[in-house]
Amino acid sequence: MDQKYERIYAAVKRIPRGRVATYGQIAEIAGLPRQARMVGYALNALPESRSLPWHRVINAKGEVSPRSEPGFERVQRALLEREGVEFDARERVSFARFRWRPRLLISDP
DNA sequence: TTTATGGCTGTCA
DNA sequence: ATGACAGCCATAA
Repeated sequence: MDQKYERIYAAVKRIPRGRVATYGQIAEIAGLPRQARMVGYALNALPESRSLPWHRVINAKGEVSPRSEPGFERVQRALLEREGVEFDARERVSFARFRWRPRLLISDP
């Protein structure tokens, strides 16, 4: 299972600056289709020392997912805006412009 | 062991 | 557009 987390982290690490990906997308790239939730757990359990671009992962609606920690949504948004990702009036990111589209999908062990 | 709960998603009303 | 529901599955209780 550390194996799974590693795959997820690896996938997240591939997201380019100024781009975003959805949980489902990351799950798929990590070779874990339909396990979007796992991505959430993996990121949640992520130690800060790993410094991954976790903020580039958002939900399918294009908004930053609300966490248990209040106000965190704001922080994540700030991090993205700092990279040039724009939010509309409804706190949503335009996938048409900022969604990451990887060429190759899964790299298998 | 069984239940409940999550930084979710796709489908259908 | 919004809301309910069923899958997915690691953790916590």
